[in-house]
Amino acid sequence: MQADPFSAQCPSRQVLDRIGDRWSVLVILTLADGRKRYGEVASAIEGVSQKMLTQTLRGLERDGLVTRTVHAEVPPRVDYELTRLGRSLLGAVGALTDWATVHIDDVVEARASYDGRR
Amino acid sequence: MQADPFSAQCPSRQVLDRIGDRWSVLVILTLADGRKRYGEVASAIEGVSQKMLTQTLRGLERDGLVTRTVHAEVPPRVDYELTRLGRSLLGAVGALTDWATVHIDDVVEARASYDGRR
DNA sequence: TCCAATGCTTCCCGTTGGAGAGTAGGCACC
DNA sequence: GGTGCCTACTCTCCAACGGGAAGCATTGGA
Repeated sequence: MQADPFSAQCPSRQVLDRIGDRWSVLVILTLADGRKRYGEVASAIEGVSQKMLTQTLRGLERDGLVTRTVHAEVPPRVDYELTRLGRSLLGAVGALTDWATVHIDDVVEARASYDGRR
Repeated sequence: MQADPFSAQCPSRQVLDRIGDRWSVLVILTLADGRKRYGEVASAIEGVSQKMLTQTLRGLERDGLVTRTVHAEVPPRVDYELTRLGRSLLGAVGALTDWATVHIDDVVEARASYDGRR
């Protein structure tokens, strides 16, 4: 299959859109160290609404990046875990967060300079 | 500075939010092979609206990832180019797109399976 | 009887993004 | 002299998206 992220129809673009989603990267990062319940993921990521977390998790499940396991208990319990495919993404995502942590200061400085310039 | 992408206030989260923006990655990728005019970037990325392209470019400029050069000509000409900081992101972004191109088929298959199951 | 716990789902509404038209301003052409 | 063109925006209008809060289902416990 010919991959061209610049073409709107190409699946690689859609994959990029998923990764380039505000919450997906954070969810994947959260699940990096193993299986977690819905509530654990929710409290780990500051600022997600329940709606978006559910939506994000469903999207990741659909793309085969996480598995969703429902336990027939009361109160209900749902576990999420990265699949092998999902774990294969950790390298790339890690590179991104590493870059972010290393270059925070540069970016903050650039912003201050840009904002002060006006 | 203590980096914690999971905290909404932390700059690293904001940096991640920028990268995890639908268009930023595509713009950075487009500028990977050198300086480009606004119109060139616009036609390279299928599906961006002018508004969002301008907004994305301004955001990247603010964060010190691209430079914006206005030439006093008629018709107007504006060049965009990655800064050193911006180029330092290429590795991480490249890893992401590489993953996307390598795993397209897996994702497409997972989607088909998920959609068919319901 | 009423509440708590958990993972959603639904509703309302403010914010965001897309489509398309408008703008500036010097230049070529009739 | 008037008309139109060129590019990089900028503005306006409207639909879609996302956040907040409340509702739901189920069953054990005070």
